[in-house]
Amino acid sequence: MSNDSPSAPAPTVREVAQLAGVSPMTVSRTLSGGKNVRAEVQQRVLDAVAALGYHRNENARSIRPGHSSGLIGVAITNLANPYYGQFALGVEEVVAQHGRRMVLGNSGEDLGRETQLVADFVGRQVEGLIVVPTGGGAEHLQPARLGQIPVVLASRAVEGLEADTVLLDDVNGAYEATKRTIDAGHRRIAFLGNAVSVSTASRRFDGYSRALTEAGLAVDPELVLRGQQDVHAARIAMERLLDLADPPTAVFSANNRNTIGALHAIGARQRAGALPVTPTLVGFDDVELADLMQVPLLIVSHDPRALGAEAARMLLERLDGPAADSPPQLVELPVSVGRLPE
Amino acid sequence: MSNDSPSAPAPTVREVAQLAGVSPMTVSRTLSGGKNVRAEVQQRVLDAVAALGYHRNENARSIRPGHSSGLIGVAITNLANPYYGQFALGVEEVVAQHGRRMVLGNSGEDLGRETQLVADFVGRQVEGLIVVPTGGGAEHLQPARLGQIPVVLASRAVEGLEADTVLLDDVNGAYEATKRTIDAGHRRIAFLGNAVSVSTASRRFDGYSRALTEAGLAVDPELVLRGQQDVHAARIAMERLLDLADPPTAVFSANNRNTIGALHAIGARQRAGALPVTPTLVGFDDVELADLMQVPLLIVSHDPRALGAEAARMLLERLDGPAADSPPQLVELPVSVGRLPE
DNA sequence: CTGTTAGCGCTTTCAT
DNA sequence: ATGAAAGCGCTAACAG
Repeated sequence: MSNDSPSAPAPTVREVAQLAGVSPMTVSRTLSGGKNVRAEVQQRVLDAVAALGYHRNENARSIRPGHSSGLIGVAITNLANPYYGQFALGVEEVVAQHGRRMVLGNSGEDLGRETQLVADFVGRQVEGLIVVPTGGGAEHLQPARLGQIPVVLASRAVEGLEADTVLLDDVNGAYEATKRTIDAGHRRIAFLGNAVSVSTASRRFDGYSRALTEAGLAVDPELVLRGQQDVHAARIAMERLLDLADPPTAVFSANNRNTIGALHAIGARQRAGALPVTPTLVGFDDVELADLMQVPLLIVSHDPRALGAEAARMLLERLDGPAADSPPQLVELPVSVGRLPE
Repeated sequence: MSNDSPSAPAPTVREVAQLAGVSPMTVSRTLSGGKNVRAEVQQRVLDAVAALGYHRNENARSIRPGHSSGLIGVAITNLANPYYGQFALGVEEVVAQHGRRMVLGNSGEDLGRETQLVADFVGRQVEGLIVVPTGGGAEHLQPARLGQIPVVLASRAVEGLEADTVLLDDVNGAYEATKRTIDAGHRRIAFLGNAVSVSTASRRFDGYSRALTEAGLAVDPELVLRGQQDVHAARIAMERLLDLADPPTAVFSANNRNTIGALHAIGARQRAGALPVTPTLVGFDDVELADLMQVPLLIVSHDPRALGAEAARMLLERLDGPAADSPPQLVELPVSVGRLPE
């Protein structure tokens, strides 16, 4: 049906116009709603469009002043983590509802890649950015570097950067969960966390240690293991805790990677019959199937998809909203702290 | 430092040129490597770039003939499924290595949304498309509609569409796993699957039923439950199986959503002490933590990230490779069938 | 209702 | 080594 040569360039308005026997303007008008074009002519144009497989070049449209690309740049740290998949979905849905599309890049917790991604996004004329910052640097996100492009930081804050930010209520979530664990009688409560430079990790540690301190308990350095960024490292850390002469009776885990690693360590020992007392696990982030484990569990749960949606909403507010240049906002989404099994 | 008014348009080459006291061409040359520009002049240009926070407009660049957008359009069905998060990561990594960026859309298993996404991507001048098709329609992906833009179908095939496709070795994986289950002595083996229109689901069903037939076993319609697209539906389906007068001793689950739902159903009964015999679960797709369940489990595992990477590689082969117009390829990635616990 | 002109930001080509 | 012109695909603005 189409007589294209193997790699013909995409057809343009001009070719459509020629085939339809009209001027490019008439094609353009037809494609933008058809105001001021006779129905009959419109039909001819549409036929030509179909015959050539023509698609309007959005990039060419967007270079004209006052027009924007309709792209939102999203940089996240680890798409392999289901948490961020859900997050990205929340962003995508909201953004799509507002006629935008998401360009997604994965930084892999690497500041250099994040910097590249942001620069690339800006060059692509994205209308706005949503960044889950790796932490450890803020220059690449400074307004001066970004021109007029608004940024929303999600999940993690960045010190020294004034920008819209959506976080979870990390401190209170961790505090409340730890408090409930203490109330249940635990005194030796360990902490497993990801990189200290990650703001969620330190906020959750703050909540944890505040609860301990308020209860008159010391934060025992022997029980605090931080820096595990993946499941494997977390598992090893948990094994170290289990190997202590006086192991903790409960473990607070600052994110789902650490929770899963800990569950693996516990599960392996259970199977080997090498675990006299199963520690209670208190973890931030939902984990599929965790509730079915043979481990007393308390989850601080929340909805990453809602977090993504909220970040997108804040960004769109800057883009489309009336007070596009109000001071930066900080939103903390609530978390829900479960109950310990009896 | 920057004296931008609240919503000044992004600076252009001309403004940089003016500030540096040169012509736009010199700016352009400097930014493209600096060939034929005096070092001293280059420095002046770079200073001006920094001072203005200038970023070259990629969209403007890409409208010129012979230049492409550097964007790859990716449409997946369900980003909330960790499987597709990993898949997207595989695509992103390979694509980024080749200087491209990924525009990601979620179809939510809806053909209409998928069609919109594809049309939008084409309008955005993506260089290529990677689609996990919802199934149920192929017109929007026909070459005529896409102009010259290559597509790679991933994970699922589409009938009546000639295009590069990467699948898993669904049939053999399901066959082998079912066979091993039969060899272990099982005779009543149920099937839980997602929508019949999804090609993976039917391919896996084919493997399952072939193994049964070869062993002289009938496919019992009572034991075949298909169409569960999410965890909740899968759980309910599994409960129905458990409630049968003569429940299956093993269940083949065609994807991770069904496996997780089944595990929930089983786990709940176990806790309630209402499960005389725990059925063996045979599931396609890896599931985090599944190996820690108190359920005899056989997983047909594979790497969704590798699947994404392979799809990206096939696409880039079309774009950059020498034989860009060879006939469509079909690749089936191997899966690994585990062993049943003794 | 339809066409012509001009110009968006950038760079290739052709001077100088 | 640098600049001027011209044009990529598209559509406001202005004819007619």
